[in-house]
Amino acid sequence: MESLTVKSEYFNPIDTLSCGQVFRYKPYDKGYLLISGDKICYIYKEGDDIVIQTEYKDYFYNYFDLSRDYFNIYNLAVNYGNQTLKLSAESGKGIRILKQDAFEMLFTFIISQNNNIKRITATVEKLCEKVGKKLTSPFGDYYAFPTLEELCALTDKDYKELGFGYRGKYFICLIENLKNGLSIEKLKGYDDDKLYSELTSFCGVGDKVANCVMLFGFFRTKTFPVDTWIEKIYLEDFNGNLKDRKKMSEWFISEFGDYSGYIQQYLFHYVRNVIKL
DNA sequence: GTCCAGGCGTCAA
DNA sequence: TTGACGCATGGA
Repeated sequence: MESLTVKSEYFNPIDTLSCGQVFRYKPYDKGYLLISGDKICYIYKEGDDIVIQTEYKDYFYNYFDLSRDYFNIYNLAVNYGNQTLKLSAESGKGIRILKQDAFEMLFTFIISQNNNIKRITATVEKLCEKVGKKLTSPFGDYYAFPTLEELCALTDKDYKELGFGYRGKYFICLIENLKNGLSIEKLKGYDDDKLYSELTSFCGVGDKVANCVMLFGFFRTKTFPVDTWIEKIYLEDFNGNLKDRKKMSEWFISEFGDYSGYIQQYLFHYVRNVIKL
């Protein structure tokens, strides 16, 4: 078994995993098991180091974006001049934006709409157990995120049993588009504006879901998803006066540019996991 | 019972 | 272009 070892100053596994960008992880031994697509790793802290054990070393080196130095990102957040953002960055200094699979993110964040993280996690896991491949690893058996072909097998009854609520029809619609030639790979070549308009043309993908998919699945960090929690922070801690979430998102991007996505994650983690409103 | 969750599509004005 | 409303589900 190969392993990666990195310094922990800008890498805290649980803060990174629990800030709402990824749903397929669970406690294991000294740390956490994390699944991405059909790959698994075991991540834990040891002294000042973070250790990642995996048979997919290159994949997870890229996945955790380990070549990136967060010094400038962190400093922008701390020195911007907003007390809530400063506290968010200080408490979430070890948060990293993960480079996740675009296909997986698209389906996952369709599930996320008007939903809560606990139920999103459970639903994604049930989905994988239902139609994903069962795989074995040194850390035990696990299920891969389904492929398009596997998702095609889902019926209305399955969606009902999985607790999809009204979101099943969005899956059906997206799966149909993908079968008819819509290519996720092609989207990767689009610039931000074109990617956004393409994503929001899919049924069940609006401004918020598109922003999450762009940030977490396409690593477009010049995005700023605004959900109910971020809206609250905007109104209460940034003294915002805009009403529309899309306009709030645009305002944050005008402030933070290419670092917007990182800033957003600091704030989301803070409001959800630190102050626990 | 009511409200809410990493919202979106629809329809009236 | 904007605002209200319905939508599935489960936990608080």
